[in-house]
Amino acid sequence: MLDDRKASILRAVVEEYIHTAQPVGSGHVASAPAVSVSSATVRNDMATLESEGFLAQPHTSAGRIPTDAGYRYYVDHLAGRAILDRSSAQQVRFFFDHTHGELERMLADTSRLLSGLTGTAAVITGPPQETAVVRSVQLVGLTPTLALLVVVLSNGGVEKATVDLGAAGADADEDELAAAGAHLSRHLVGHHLSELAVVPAPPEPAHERPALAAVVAAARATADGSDGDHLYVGGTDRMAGAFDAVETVREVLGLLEQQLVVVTLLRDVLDRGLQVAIGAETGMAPLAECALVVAPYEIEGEPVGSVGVLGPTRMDYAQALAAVAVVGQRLGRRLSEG
Amino acid sequence: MLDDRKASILRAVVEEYIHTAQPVGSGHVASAPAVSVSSATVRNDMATLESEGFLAQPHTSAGRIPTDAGYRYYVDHLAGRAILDRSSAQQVRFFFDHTHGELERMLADTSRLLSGLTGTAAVITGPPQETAVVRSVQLVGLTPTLALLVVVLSNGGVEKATVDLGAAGADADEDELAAAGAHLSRHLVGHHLSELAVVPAPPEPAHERPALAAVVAAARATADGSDGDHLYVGGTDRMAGAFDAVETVREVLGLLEQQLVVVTLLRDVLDRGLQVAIGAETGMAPLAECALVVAPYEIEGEPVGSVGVLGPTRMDYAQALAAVAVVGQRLGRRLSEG
DNA sequence: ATCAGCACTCGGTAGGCTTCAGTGCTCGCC
DNA sequence: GGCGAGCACTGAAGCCTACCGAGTGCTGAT
Repeated sequence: MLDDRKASILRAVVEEYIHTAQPVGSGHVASAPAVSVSSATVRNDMATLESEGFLAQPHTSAGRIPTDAGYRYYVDHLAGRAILDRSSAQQVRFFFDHTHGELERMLADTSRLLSGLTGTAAVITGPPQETAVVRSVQLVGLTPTLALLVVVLSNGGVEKATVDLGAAGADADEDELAAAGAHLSRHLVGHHLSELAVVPAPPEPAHERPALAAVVAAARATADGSDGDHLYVGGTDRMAGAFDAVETVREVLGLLEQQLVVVTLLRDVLDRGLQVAIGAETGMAPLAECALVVAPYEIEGEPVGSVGVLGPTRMDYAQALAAVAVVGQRLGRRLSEG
Repeated sequence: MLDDRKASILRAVVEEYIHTAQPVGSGHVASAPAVSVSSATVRNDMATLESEGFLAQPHTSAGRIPTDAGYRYYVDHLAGRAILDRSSAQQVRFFFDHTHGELERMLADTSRLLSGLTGTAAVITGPPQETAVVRSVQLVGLTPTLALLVVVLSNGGVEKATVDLGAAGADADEDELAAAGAHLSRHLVGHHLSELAVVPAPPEPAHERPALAAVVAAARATADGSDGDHLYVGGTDRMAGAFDAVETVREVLGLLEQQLVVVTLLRDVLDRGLQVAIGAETGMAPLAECALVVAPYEIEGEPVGSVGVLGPTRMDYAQALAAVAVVGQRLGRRLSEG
């Protein structure tokens, strides 16, 4: 725990650095209103803060830069609970009052909203299928050898899988499709999608009803090959200028394309009880210079997904926390009412 | 039309510049095997090529760089019909032999494949709903005041729309939902999705069957609010190093997030009968330094979408054309067989 | 027509110098 | 003993100069 003065100094350094992206010198800090000692004293304290690991010096005779630990202390103890500024709040309200259309579209738009609010990239994980319950199962023939299995979930999501009937040497007999659909329906409606994997084989011998068997097999195969939750990314363009090393930009963009990795990351961070993951805390090498600010969102009281902001470690944490909290809350409310 | 020697020189400049990203001098060109004259002669011809608009000089006493017109001439007359190299071809074959899962997933993966082949960003437009025919319409109740309209298309796509029954003050009577579904089904199955907009109002007076009316109204509203074709973008990370101005990178990334714009762009380019759009030819200011290489793909003989590659103007056009052609063809074939 | 030769141009790099922001330390003061 | 004025020191950044070299345009000989 830092004494008051050191805390003020750390805070001043972090906030100034977030603002200017330049190493902060003792002079600047001393002239901050919250600090009322001379620059010499500030220098002493900054040296201490450096030896304690909160600050770092790019080179002698340069100002100080916060380390990851410095940012961590800042968000834990110093960043005031910022409230979204007027115009942002209005923007959020306007967005959620006027957004419409299907879920995917809306989540993608929300990620762009969040990106606009914070000036960094934003990510949103969609409501996962796991918590949702199957509402309807339908089997639609597309071609004589191809059918589409469409599963509607209680959260408004739709999962689908193609079923190749030809592979089983089974013709798409209308009756059979209907029977297969009914069979799946019987075992799935009201259950979680994950139980697709354990739908029992049809009672009749496979050779009598080849299509039915094929469908069940295909359905099972799809269940675990399922690509899991979707990810919506907005504001990737903001990453372009965020780091001075192009290589870093490339790595971060590359990571953002691996949806599964990011979804896992968000879940991990929340599971660890964090709202903010800074640098190495993310556990991902390409994100060494990034910070992630996350908030879960709830549908009817159940946490079902998360909204997050991904930017350079020198980001406005207070604003990001506020934005993420508000957007998460409004998104949840919006989804709860449908 | 350029005479043989000038053409060889232009070709040498373009290929060298694509390779090194450095202005090409007369010396380099003269030492190319296809050019058997001295550097002085090359200089004369390069001066002519510059005055004709095919080359440009960043400054006196630097080599030449191709202009957009130079690239255009190159792709039209000089770029040999390259064939994909062995390992790439194998990679493509492997991919299409092993890819599986649902359409969206597969298209996203394909965009990444194409990006890997060419070293630039890749875009793929999904099969559009316009050409597809409705196979099935289903109305599923989610909550007492909310239903989901699910439309399955003949191309395996699924469109959905939420219908707020509460708004109409109508309760979701099972019967009514079924009736509404049947009504839509009757008018839509076998037709194009676009006709959703002109589904006739139900025969019975609205006050007797409020839900039915609400559904039809909602369906109509969705029809034109529909977000059109989807876009799959892969390899955005490749853009990071592609331009020296960060601002350009930002603009291009920003553009790639506007799916509708990109979809329109691809369609436009193909409509103009082009395979390649260079710089200003794209008609988009942020793409002034970009080139786009496109190929359509067909399902059962019908062109339904396009695959494209978006990179800096100094890209390997021959390779990009080959990659785009092969991937488009294989993708079409793969989708045709299901 | 082609090309060797030549004077010229101009961006890029290297070295040397200065400036300046910022530090650490010391020492006197309250 | 904590604080701050003073001071010597450090090292990056900016600036000037000179120089180099890649590359040009032109000329005149073949």
